[in-house]
Amino acid sequence: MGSDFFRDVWEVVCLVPPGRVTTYGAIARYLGAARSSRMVGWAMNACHASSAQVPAHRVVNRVGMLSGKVHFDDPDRMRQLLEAEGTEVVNDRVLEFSARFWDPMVELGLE
DNA sequence: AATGTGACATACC
DNA sequence: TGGTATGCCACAT
Repeated sequence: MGSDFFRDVWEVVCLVPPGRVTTYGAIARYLGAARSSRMVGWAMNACHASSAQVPAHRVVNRVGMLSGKVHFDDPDRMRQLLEAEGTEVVNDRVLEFSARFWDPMVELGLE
């Protein structure tokens, strides 16, 4: 663990503001690894073992579905965390996802 | 070094 | 965003 790639992923995820969500693909592109979106998900899986607090619940797939909820301690945890931030979730999907989408490429400035 | 893996993305039906 | 199939690539073993 402790790979730069994973750390970069966690760093970006930590920058996602409450009430907003981003996608695996967006993070991957931001890190210059557009085709490594799966690794972003894997980094989330690894964040459990990490000492860093990563708001993995703000990371969803491209349609706004909470595809990774089952990897939380409690499957319902992800939805609860999102709703606590004002992100409405119905049927494991973020409402008005496109409006809540937080693109690091845009928000952090293209790099 | 080779193989298996996966919390995705895309193309297609 | 219904379902299936394929590509993708960093990481663990």
